This record gives sequence, C-alpha cells and structure tokens, in this order.
Amino acid sequence: MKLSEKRVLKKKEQIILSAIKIMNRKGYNGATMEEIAAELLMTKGALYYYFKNKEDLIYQCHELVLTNAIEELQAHLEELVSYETRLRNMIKTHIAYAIKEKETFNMILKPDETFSSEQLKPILLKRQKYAHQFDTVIKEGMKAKEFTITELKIARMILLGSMNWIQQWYQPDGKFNVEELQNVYADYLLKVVK
Amino acid sequence: MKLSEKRVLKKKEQIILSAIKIMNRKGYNGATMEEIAAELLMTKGALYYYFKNKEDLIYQCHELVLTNAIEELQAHLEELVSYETRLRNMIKTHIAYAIKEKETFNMILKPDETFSSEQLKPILLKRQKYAHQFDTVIKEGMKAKEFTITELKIARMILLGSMNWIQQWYQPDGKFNVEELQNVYADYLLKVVK
Amino acid sequence: MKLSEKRVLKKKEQIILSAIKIMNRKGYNGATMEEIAAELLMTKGALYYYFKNKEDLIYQCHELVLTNAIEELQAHLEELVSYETRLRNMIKTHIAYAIKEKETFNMILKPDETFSSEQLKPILLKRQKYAHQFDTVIKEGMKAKEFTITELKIARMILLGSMNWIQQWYQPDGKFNVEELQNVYADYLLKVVK
Amino acid sequence: MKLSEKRVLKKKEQIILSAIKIMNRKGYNGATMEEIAAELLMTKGALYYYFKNKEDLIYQCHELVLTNAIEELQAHLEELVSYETRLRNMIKTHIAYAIKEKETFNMILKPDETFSSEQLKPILLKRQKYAHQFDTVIKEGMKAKEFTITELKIARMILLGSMNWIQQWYQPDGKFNVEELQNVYADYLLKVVK
DNA sequence: GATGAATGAGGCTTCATTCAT
DNA sequence: TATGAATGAAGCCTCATTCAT
Repeated sequence: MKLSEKRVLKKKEQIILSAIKIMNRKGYNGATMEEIAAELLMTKGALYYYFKNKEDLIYQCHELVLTNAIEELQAHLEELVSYETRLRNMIKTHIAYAIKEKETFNMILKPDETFSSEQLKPILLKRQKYAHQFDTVIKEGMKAKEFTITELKIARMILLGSMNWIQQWYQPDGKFNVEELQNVYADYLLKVVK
Repeated sequence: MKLSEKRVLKKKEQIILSAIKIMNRKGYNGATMEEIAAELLMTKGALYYYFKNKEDLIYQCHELVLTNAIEELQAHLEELVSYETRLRNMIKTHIAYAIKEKETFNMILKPDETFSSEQLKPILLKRQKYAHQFDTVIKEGMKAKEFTITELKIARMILLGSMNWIQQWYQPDGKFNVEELQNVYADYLLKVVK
Repeated sequence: MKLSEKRVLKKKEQIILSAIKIMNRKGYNGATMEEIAAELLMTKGALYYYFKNKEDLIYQCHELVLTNAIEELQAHLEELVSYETRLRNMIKTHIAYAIKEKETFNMILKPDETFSSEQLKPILLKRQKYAHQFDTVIKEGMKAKEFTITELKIARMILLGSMNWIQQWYQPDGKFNVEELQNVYADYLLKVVK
Repeated sequence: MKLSEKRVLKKKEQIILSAIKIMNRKGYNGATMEEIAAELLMTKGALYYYFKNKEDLIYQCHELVLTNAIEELQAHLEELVSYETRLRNMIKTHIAYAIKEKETFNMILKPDETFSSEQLKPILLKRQKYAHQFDTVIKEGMKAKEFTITELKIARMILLGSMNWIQQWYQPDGKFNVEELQNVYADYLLKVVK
C-alpha cells in the first residue's frame, strides 16, 4: 500500500470517528455533514472527497465499529478456560465497550432508519456474527454442562439487551466504577444461564 | 368541563396517537408534521391549533404514554400476592406492552435528541417513577426474603434493559408467541433477583 | 371544477411561463429554481407546493407548449382549401410561433439532457404528433398531385429544420418584418415539395 | 517553436477534443472538468495548467472547430466547376460534418449560454465567416444566372437550418445511409435556390 | 507539469412554521 | 376550527477553482 493510500485511510477513519461522535449525540438525522466536518476543522465539501454521500459515511461507521468489536470478542471466545470464565470475559468486554466507547458502540445497537436495503444487508450480517459469538460460548457451555439454560436465543438476548441498556443510564461519576459494574453484571447475568 | 373542551381533548389525543405511530416508524426527525396530519386526514396547519409546535407535540406524546404505563403497572404492584408473583406480573405486563404496543412503548425508552431542557425534566421524572415501581416490588421482596439480590438498581436495570431489547428482534411470526416469551423471560429474569 | 382548483391551475401556468422564459434564456441547467421563483416574486420553496421537483416543472413546460402548438396546427390542417394553401398556413403558423413566442417555442426543439426516460416518452410522442401533422398535409398533397416530392420524411425535416433555425438569427428590428418572412419562407419552402 | 511548446499545443488539442465530446453528450453545464479530464486519464487540476478556466476551454473548443470547418469549405468554394456543383459539394460537406462529426459540429450551432461578451465576439465573427462562404457561392451563382433566388440571406438560412437539423433526428442505422441523405438533401435544397 | 486535497459558492429539496381567509 | 399557500432556514450534494507539494 502506498503512503498516499495510507493517508487517505487515516483521514477516512478520522472522519468516521467524528461522525460516530456526532451521530451518537444527535442521532442519524440530527448529525449534519456540516457538523461532522466542523469537528475536524474541515469543510462539508471535503467529506465528499472521501465518501460518496451521507449514507455511505454512515455505512462505513457501522462497518468499522462492528469489525473491531467482533475481533475483540473472538479473542475471549478462544481462551482455554472454563466456559463460564469465557462468557464472563466477554460480558466484561462488551460492557467496557458500551461504557468507555459509548459513542462508537451505539452504532451496533440502534435501529436503522437510514439504510437502503443493499447497504443494510452486510451490516445485519456482521451484527449476527457478533451475536453469534455469544451463542457459541453459551452452547458449548451447555454441552459441557456448565450452563443449564434451554432457550439459547432468549438467553443471549437477555444478556445483550441488559448490557446495551447500560449506556442509557450509566454516569461515569456515579456510584459504580467500571470494574465494579462489570463484576456485578457478570455475576447477575451468569445466574441467568447457569 | 365544557363540551367544546372535551372535543379538543379528544382531538389532541388522536393527534398524539397518530404522531406516536409515525414517529416510531420513522424516528423523531423522520416524522413530519405533514405525515402526522395526513394520517388523520387533516392538514399540517391544523396541528398548530392544538399544539404550540413540534416539540410540544412530541412532549405530549411522551406524557400520555408514560402516564398510562405507570397506571397500569401500579395495579400489579398493589395485588396481594407474593412479591415474586407481583414482579412476574409486572414483567409480563411490560413485555406485553413492548410487543403489542410497540409503537407507543418506544416513547418510554428512546433517548431524547429533541427536547429543550425545560421540557425534558418532567419527562425524566415520569420515567423515574415508572422505573421506581420495579424498585419498589424488588425492595419489598428483599425485605420479605423472597429475593436475595443486593444491588437493587442494577437488578432493575437488567430487567428493564433486557425487556426493552425485545422489540429490537421480536417478530410476531417467529418461534415464540407472546405468552411463551413472557413466561421464559419471567423465569430467566426471576433467576437474577432470587 | 372548484374555484380553488382553478386558482391552482392558474398559478401553475404562471410558474410554467416563468420557467420557460428563464430556461430559454439560460438553458435547462442554467435556469435555477431560485430565479424562476424570483420572476414571480415568489420564493423557491413555494414552487415545490405546485411541482414535485425541477424535472416535473420542466416536463410540464414541454407539455403545455406542445399541447397548444398541436391544437393550433390542427385547425389549419382541416381547412377546406388546396393542400398548398394548408401547408402554407401551417408554415406561417409555425414561423409565427418560432418568432413571436420564441421563448415558449424553443421547448419543442432542444434536445433533452434533462428527462428521465419515463418522463421523456410522452414528450417524444407529442413531438411526433406535431411533426406528423406536417406529414399528413404533405402526403395528401402528394395524393392530390399538388406535390411531387418522393421523400416525405426528409421533406418534412427540411421544413421544420429551416423554420426552427429562424430563432437563431431573427431580430425583430431587422430587415424583414414577420409577415414578409412568413411569405418568403413559404414561397421558398413550397418549392421544395412542389 | 520549441519542442516543449509543441507538446503543450498537442496536449491542448487533446483536451479540447475530449471536452467537445463530453459537452455534446451532456451540454455545457453538464460537462464537468472532472469528466473531461478523466477521458484523458488526467486529473482536474491539470486542465488548469493548459486553460485559464472552463470558459476559456469552451472558447477554444469553438475556435478550433470553426477554423477547421471554414478551411474545408473554402476548398470547395474555389473549385472550377459550375456553381450548382460547388454548392452541391458544400452541402454534402456540411452534411457529412453534421453527421459524422456530430460532436464537434454542434459547436458551430448551439447558442452560447456561456460566454462573456468579450469572448463571444471572435466566435461570432468566425461563424459569420463560415456562413458567408455559402453566401458567396450563391451570389456568384445568381450572377451567372444559375440561381434565380432573390433573398440571399434567407436562402442561406434555409440551407443551414435544414442541414443543422439533421442531427436532431438522424440515426446511423436508419433508412438512409449518409450518401443517400447527402444526395436527397442536395437535390431538394437546390430546388430552393434554382 | 501534474496530483491530491480542499474550499466555497450555489443548486435542489424538505419541512417546521405562519397567517390570511 | 381548519385550510391553503407561502416563507425561510437548513440540509445534502456538486463542481469550478486553487494551491502546496
């Protein structure tokens, strides 16, 4: 890869991060190209050098966030420890993401009033892949008799739903620090599957 | 109350319900005054006879939905049965709401990109009141030794978060019917607090 | 038809005429919605109350002009005089249009960089209908042995092409007045078909 | 002239030809500097090394085309054959141009929504010169009693107008091939002047 | 000579809002 | 009460143009 291409990729990522930040503050429609550009001290027009249009930009935001999240989760999924521990680590990771990178992470959750169906499909596939990583660990834990649950999908939905909700209420300066929150959630949620 | 005032109230409610329907299909920004009015075979202009502006309309949408939801929950809260049963009923009610009246229910959950702070406060208060109803039953269940949990707020957040998530994925023609879903969720979520 | 509908139609026509005027001055792309509106002391936005978008407006411009022109030509086509006289009258009419209503008439001629194919088709049909009116009189004149020409289509193209060209050069304050021009053109062009 | 200057001229001509091609496909406004450059595998920016701005480029397009056309016509004008034959050849040449080099030829005809008046004047002069070549042969034919026409200018306008119209309708795969078309047009148009 | 990147003006379009009737 | 018509701000997007490298 040539240097110039690298520079372009770098810039694209900057723009994507800026977009994510604004979008999480104001929603898809609320985020304007103007504002996204201003965040980086660019002008509107420059964005169109890097992205075909607003939809394309939003699409690539999802792409980036999901790709990163999937990768990170995969590491925990493959650790050679008990399935309970693996799941506990995955829960912690997900929570850390949801809190510390609230802005990027929202992308995974919010419904899509935005995409044309052809752009929507690859995003949905990635989301499924992410969710499936939780399925995998739970299923293997069931096979190993570590977990007693019978409704895999619902269990997974309870886990994801409850964790995603965190960012609706969590305040960094509140009663819990992140680590405590991770532990309490892990304890309580493991009660669901055990 | 004069008859004319009653008629106005009735019309207001119709508009609110129409607005809720559109907003949940398209989001706050996506819902246009035009469309909201069209649903009722009115014209845009007429809406402004009943509501000061769009923000006011959205505000009153939240108001109405939350007021109803709180009332409904209160009934279960006061039933003279075990706390586990009361909580189970409240869970079922919440889920029924989330599925069957998905459109109105979203109002309770979605973050507010829309409100000026002075309109926001009363909404947040009502939301807290709704959430507090869950706190109440859990707390009393703890006192009665029916529940063993120690972190009240987190437990409540897990309950609400996981239930609210349902509408992200639930399809009426999927594997579960509503009743099954209610029961599985109640079973699994009660494991958290017991 | 109700009064209000009439008023709308009237306004639509005003806008169309304004649009035609600007478009003939500056071309399709050169004519801005802003300017078209300004001509009528309206604002851009108001145009969209009457027309879906710019393409729709342009389309209706063509529609109006062609419909009028076809009607006017039809009258001459049906007069009970010699075919030479009928054609002479049609030539005069076309020239009068091309000169006196240069602005509206241009619409018939210019190629279409503008239309989506589905809008293009009805326009092309109308144009064919207009051209076909010339074919009809020439053909019947041939049958009646008034005209000796053999290549109908080319003859018609020569007539139309040479007349349309008039507006590229005609100046009202030039050597010829309209009537003289009509007569000279009619004389010379009839030589082609006779 | 230095070699480097020659290279510049060559490049300029390439750009002009590319521009002509695009402009005739999309109109003056529709042709973007981007697209013109892309046709030659250059970048937008490079065009500005050779031309001051878009108007300058368009101007030089007209310049080049008109210069060539005038030269080509002049040859026929000076042949030592009957004036009818000379005019016939000029008609054929013009038609060949109009069909085979449709793209470049349009430059001669289309009105100018683009030029500032100072750029417009030399273009108009060249156009007059081109038209005047037809005048010359007709006038001399009149003097030699080959042509009987009295209104020189109108006759010329009929010739040019009808021929220029060809490209509005001619399809290469239609009923006539180019040679047939040239002959029919020449026959019919000579009827006008004879 | 040429490129990549950016700017900024201007165009189309949408929509909350207003107001005379 | 309600409508029809209009306004004006704001958003998306395009493109001629510039300029450092």
